[in-house]
Amino acid sequence: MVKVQLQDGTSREYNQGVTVQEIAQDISRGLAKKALAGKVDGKLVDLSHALQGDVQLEIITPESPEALNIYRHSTAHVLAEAVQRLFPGTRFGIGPAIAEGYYYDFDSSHTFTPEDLDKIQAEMEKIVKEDKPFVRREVSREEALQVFGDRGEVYKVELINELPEDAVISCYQQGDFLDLCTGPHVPATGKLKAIKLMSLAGAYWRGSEKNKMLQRVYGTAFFDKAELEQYLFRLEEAKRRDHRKLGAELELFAIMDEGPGFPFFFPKGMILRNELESFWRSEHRKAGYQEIKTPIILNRTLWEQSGHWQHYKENMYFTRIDDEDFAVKPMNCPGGMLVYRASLHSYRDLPLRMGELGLVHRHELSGALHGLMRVRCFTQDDAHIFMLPGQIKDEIIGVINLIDKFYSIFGFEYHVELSTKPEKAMGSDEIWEMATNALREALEAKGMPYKVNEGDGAFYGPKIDFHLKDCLGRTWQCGTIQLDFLMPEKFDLTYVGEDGQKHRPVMIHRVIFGSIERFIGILTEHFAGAFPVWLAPVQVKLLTVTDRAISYGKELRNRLEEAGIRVELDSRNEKIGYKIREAQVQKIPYMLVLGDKEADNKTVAVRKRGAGDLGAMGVTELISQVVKEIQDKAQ
RNA sequence: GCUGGUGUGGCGCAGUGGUAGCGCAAUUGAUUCGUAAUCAAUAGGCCAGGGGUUCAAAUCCCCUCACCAGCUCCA
Repeated sequence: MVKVQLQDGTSREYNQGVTVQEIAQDISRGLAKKALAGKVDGKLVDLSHALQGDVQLEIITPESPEALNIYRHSTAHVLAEAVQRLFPGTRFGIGPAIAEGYYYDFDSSHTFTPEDLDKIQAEMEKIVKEDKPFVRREVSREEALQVFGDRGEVYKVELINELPEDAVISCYQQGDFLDLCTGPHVPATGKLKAIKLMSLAGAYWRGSEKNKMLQRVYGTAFFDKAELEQYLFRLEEAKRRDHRKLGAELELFAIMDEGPGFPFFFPKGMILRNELESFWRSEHRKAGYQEIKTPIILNRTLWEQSGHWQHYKENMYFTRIDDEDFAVKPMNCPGGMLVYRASLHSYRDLPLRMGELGLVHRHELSGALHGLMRVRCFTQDDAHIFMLPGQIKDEIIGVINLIDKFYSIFGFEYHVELSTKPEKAMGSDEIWEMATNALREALEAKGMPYKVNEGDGAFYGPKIDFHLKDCLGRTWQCGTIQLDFLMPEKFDLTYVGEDGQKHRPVMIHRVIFGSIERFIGILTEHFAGAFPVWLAPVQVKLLTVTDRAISYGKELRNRLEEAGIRVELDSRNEKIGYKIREAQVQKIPYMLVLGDKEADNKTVAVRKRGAGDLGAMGVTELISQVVKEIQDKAQ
C-alpha cells in the first residue's frame, strides 16, 4: 500500500502502482475528467504515472498555474506530428511552451509559407480528433541515440549527447510521432481544444548565428475557444497602442526611408521630448547633478584610449577630417572622462555627478531596427558619477531610487537584471568580480528581486538593467547602472586625497530613461497615446459651436496661454460633434465647448478625456484645475 | 546580418497580363448647427527604385531599398 497525501491535507491509501489518473477517478469523476497531469512531491508527472511509495500528490487541472504550459507543450508535439505527416523528411529541433503559446523549430527542405500554416493547423485538428494518447517511455542513452539516429534526427542526437551522465532520458509518442522530451503531457491529443498557429520565422539552432537557421512555427493554445478569441482580440487591441502607429496618427515623430533608424521629431513630439527633458533636468538638479555637453565627433585616439576602437568598432560610424580618423560617438563616457580630466579634483568634490543628454549613434543591424525602440541614433540621459571607493554602494542605491522615482511617476512596472562579464571585455576577472559584487550588494540592500543575465555586461563593466514592457509585452532595456573601474584607469583619472596624494576614482555610468526615443516609445504605448496632461502636446482644445463664439474663443485662448497651458482653438465652420470627434481622436485631455451660453456667462462647458461632459465651469476654476494637474503630473 | 512576409494618392485598403479604383483626410462652395463624422464639387498616384520577359506589366522574373514578424545583437 502507498499513502497519498492530497492537497487539501487528507490522505488516502492505494495499492502500490496506482496511477495518478486512478486516484483522480477515485476522488471524483469530475476531477478525473478535468485532470491533465499530476504533481508528485513537487515534480510534474503524467496522469499515467504509477506511484511506488508514499507521496504528496496534486492533480493538475486547467485551473493549476502549471497547466497551461503542459497543455501548450503537448500542442507543440501535435504541431510537430502534423508537420511530420505533411512534410515527411523534416528534422525536428526543439518545441517548448513559451509565455503566450509555444513554438517548434523545423529543418525542412520545404520552405513553409503562410498558407502552409492553415494546412498544418487543419492537420493538427485532425490529430486532436483522433485523440491519440501521449505515451511516455524511459530509455537508455544508447537506445535513445539508436532510435533518433536511425530516424536521422541530428538535432535530437546532439541534445542527447549533451544530457548529463545521470539524466533520465524519456521519449513521448503520440501516433507516429516520437519526440525526446522530459514531459509531462496531457493524457491524449483529444484534450487540446482551442489551438491556433500564429506565425512563421527563422531561428538559429540553439540561438547561435553560427548554426543553421531553422524554420520556427509559433502557435498558441487555450483551454477553450472563448479564451483563444479573447487572446486574439487582446492582441488586436495591443496593436492599436503601437507607438509607430500612434506616432504617425498623433504627429509625434516619423522614421523616413531617407534615414532608416534615424527618427524625425515633429512639433508635437518635441513638446513631449522637451517636457521629459525639463522634468529630467529639474530632478537631476535636485539630486545633485551638474550638466555637461560633449561633442558628437571626436578623434580616433580618444576611442583607442577608451577601448571602443578595439571593442565596439562594428557598431560605430567613422569619418575623416583633415586626413585624420574621427568617430561619431556611440557612447558619451569618453567625452565625460575628458571633462573630468580637464580640472583637478579633491576628494571633497566627490561624488561628482555629471549628467549629459547626449546624442549617440550606433550601427545596429538593419533587421534589429524597431520604431523608436531600436534606432541608430538616440539621446541617452546619461550621467557619470565619479566617486571614492567607499561611496559606491550609496551612489548605486541613490541611482536605483532615482530610477524608481521616475518610473513611478509614469506608472511603469519594471524588472531588473544584473548583467555580468561578457566574452569581449576589458580588465581582469578580479576587478569584474569586485564590481559585480558591489552591484549585487546594492540590489540586495534595496531588497530588489533581480534576474542574472550572464555575459551581458558592457565591455568595461557589469550593469544593472531596468526593463520596461511594450504593448505586446516585449521588454526593452531602459535604465541601466554600470560600475566601471577600468575607464578611470585608461584615462588616468585622479583625485587628490586627504593624504595629498593622487588616487584613482571609481565611476558609474547610468541612464534613467535610457534613450529618450525609446522611452517615448514605451510612454506612448503605455498611455495608448492618451498622455497625462503635463505631457500632452495639446492640453486644452477650444471648440466653438458657431462663429459667434470665435471672439470669446480667442479671448480664452489668450487667458489659457498666459496661464502656461498649451491650447488650440478650433474655430472652423464645422458641427460641434465633428470637432469633438477630432479632438477625441487626437486624445486631447480637455475640450472646452464654447457656444452662446458660455460666451454670455463667461464660462466653459468642459469635456474631459475619459470622463465625458462635465458641464459648465468658471474659467478661473478650470484654469486652476488644469494647472494643478500639470503641476502634480497627475496620470 | 539571417529566415519568411509586405510595399498601390497623406492614411486605411481593393485591384493577378489589356486605358489605376474606394473610404477617410485635403481644397472649394453651401450650411451657423450644442457633446464622437452636414451636404456637394474639385484636386491628388512613373503602383518603393532599377533591370528584364511580353504586342501589352501594379500584376510574371531578377536585383536593390524600406517596412513587418521572429532569430541574432543592444539603450
